Amino acid sequence: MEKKYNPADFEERLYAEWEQKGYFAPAGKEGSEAFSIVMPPPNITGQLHMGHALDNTLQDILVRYKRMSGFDTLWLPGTDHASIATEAKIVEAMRKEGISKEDLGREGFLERAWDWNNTYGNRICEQLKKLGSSCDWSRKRFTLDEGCSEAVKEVFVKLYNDGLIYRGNRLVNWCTTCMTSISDAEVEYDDQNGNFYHLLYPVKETGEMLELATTRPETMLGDTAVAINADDPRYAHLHNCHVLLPLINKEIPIICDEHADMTKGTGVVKITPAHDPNDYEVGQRHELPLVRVFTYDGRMTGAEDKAAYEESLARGTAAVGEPEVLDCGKYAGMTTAEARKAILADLEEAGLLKSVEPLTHNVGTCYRCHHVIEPMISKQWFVKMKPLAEPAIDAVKNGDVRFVPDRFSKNYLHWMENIRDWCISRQLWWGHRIPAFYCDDCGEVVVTKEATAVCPKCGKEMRQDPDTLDTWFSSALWPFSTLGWPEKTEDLKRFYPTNTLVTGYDIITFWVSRMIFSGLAHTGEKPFSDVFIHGLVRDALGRKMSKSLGNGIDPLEVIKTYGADALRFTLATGNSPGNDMRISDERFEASRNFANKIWNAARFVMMNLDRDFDTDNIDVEGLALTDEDKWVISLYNRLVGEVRDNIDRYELGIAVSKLYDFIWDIFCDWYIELVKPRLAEKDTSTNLAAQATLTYVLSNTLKLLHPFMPFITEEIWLALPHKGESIMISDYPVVKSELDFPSAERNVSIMLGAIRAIRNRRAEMNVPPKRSAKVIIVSADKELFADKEPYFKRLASASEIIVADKCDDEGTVRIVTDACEIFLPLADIVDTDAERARLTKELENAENEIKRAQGKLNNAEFVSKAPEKVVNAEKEKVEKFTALAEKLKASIASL
RNA sequence: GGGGGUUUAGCUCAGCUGGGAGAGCAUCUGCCUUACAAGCAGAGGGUCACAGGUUCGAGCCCUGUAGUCCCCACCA
Repeated sequence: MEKKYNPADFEERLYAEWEQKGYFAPAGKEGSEAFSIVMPPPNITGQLHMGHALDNTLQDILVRYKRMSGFDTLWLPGTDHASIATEAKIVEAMRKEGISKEDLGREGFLERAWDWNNTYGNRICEQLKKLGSSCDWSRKRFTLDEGCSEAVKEVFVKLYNDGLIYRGNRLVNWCTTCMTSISDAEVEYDDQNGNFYHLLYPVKETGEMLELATTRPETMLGDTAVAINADDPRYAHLHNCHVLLPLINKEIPIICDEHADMTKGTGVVKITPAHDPNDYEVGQRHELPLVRVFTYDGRMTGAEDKAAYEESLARGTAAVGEPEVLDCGKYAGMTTAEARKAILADLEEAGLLKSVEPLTHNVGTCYRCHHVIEPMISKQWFVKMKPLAEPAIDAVKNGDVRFVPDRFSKNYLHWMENIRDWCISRQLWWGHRIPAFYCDDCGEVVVTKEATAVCPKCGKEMRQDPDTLDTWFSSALWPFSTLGWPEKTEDLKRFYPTNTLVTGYDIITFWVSRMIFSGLAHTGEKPFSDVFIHGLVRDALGRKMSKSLGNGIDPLEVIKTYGADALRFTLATGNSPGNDMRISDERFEASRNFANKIWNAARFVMMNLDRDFDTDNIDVEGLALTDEDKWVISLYNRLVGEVRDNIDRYELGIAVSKLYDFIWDIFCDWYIELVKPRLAEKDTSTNLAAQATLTYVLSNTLKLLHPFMPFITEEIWLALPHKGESIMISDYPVVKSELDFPSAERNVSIMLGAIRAIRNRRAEMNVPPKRSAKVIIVSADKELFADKEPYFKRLASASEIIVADKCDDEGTVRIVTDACEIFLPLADIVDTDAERARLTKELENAENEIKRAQGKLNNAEFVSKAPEKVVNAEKEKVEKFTALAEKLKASIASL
């Protein structure tokens, strides 16, 4: 092994070997149980960021653990075509070259998009490899590949035939920048500063002015009514009257609707059914006409738009529910923002703008481009959600699908129980094209998996719907489409349903919920049993990492500087399920230091090895194991149980911090220091026992740690005596009852206590480490200290150890513990008064402890109600401190 | 408006089903003790946000309050 820990020397080499040897593929051992995880597919536009790094680290830990535990393990990777994000990127790139989508045409554009995928789609996979992800690349899938596309068509046709997919004119969320509809889930609400504009609409019948307020005055040209509440006494006289819509002087009715809230504002609401979700509902109830005043690219409609609409009316191709289009006259062609200004100016001039009141309000924005969403009437495809949601709700309620932590099931259920129909069509080219065909002659619609269709009525070649499906429509099928569904493949049989889905809480509604209902609806089975939710990775100041803030820490840079193991360790440690975490360079450095510690410990062990060992077992009977050996083995054995238990419960952060403590504190700082004297011996039975213990404990601790830090553990494990080709396909350690050594644990912990106490005193008294001193130990348990001289010499600056019945020497430093009294003859620096003061203080402490424990024991309720274990612990405490107090008293008296 | 997270050492966070609060970093002291100065040995530092309650016993359970963050709905 190299002297210096340098992860770059071996991380890539090891990964290449693992992959080349096929360790990532399921081993398919006879009789083994399957374990599977499908990777949340990263977008092909993406670069590896900390979110991916966290998500995949957690998955890799679970997968490596299960694989080593004997499961037939599959971790299936892949990428997502990310329709809207990718298309936006490509369009942007084209814009810089001065070309538009239309210039290229659909075919040309798609060619370009596939080029993009070929260039960049693989990039993130290569980056995942640097992280150490042990996924089976031979099974890698892409949401737009043939198999996944087949699944998409299958599902679409099935849902259509079951009446669960329909097409219709509805009010949808429209992004005027992306030029497509988006689903409710894709709308993000932002607090923005705006104004409340109070307008005056004249009443035709009475001539009075009706005051109402709006935040979006530019929609007023599309008003088709004004609503009041039927019970509102202020406006009782206006029932069945009309107002004249200002600026265009159009007569529209005053209607009574519950939507008008008497307690808000003036109690009067303008109704724009074509551009507002609530107004749309009102319009439906009152059969109001729909008037569209915005174009799909966010401008005011004009004469041409109106003409186009009228032409389609005349041709009979205007669909039911399609809004009529207004020629906005002087406002035509203005952007909505320009129109707002112009309309307000005109209203003001007419004296119809009563007041303007600033307010902040939530504005819907597009989750991709963050531009304001305009609600628009548009003909789109929808999935009817209620029937699909029901089984998906039950599956979580009855525990078939379990969220970890459980609180996220509330989020999920709330969303599912209030779900609305899902708008799935997108006005994009990059994606799964909707498998619906229309007859331009008779309007017939055919939905089919075939690539072309002929009209069953008039025999004419049909035209395929130009739109594509929401990206999440294909992601929803990911757990089974990737395994070959709808074919009944071997993989599907073996690995579906999958076991665990690992993802962030931010996409529970987008993705997790849709996978659950899709799995249940199409395969009849849940897609996974556990949903392991993690939080977001934030910067040192707690801010979300983002490109615009420039505060993103690039995981690839971290890998370069500190190594993939350090990155993984940082992400795994201190991360508790569902909670956000902050990371910073200091933490990566600390992790790297830990790796370095392991590296050096391993170097030390190897320097002292002069033979081979079977690291699967340690010969407890045959070796001359000392208490110290048994102590570390016993602690290791307990660690095995705890780590397994923690991982099984998804407490990965706890598991890894226990490993950290054991390796650094127990193994390195104590055990290695303890065995050094024995390692200096040659060919003794105790030297052999030390070598065997070092090798056994180190090798198996590396196995325990391997899922968290795969590279360094492999590199060291291969250099140690070992059986098999790789640590990653070795057996994960199990608890062995024969490795429990309670009395050795007790003996060693007493000795360590004594060593600590001596160090402590010496440090307090500023005794230089080089100045060694005789150590006189007075203890009832002489046996215990009989052969410990080397340890005290090495670790407590002892020149020699004398185990005695008593010590009457003058001028000694006295250390009193419950197990022994220790005397250090340091006459020249001992201050008797100070010693007395210190011992007296310790006596006080001991007496307080006794008082407190005794107080508990005197409480009859405590004794009768507390568990026996706890009561006994208190009794032991009394005994312990009583003994200590006695010794302290004697010690003080003898000064 | 509804729901949830969070509040523990100077900083960042652990603390598993209630039984005397821990780590990393930072600070202070002393060490180049040949595996490791990316290290070793020590030390200081906490009314576990606040107020009640349950309990023999509360950082942990219940109620309320406050700060902070997030989700959902809605704001004409």
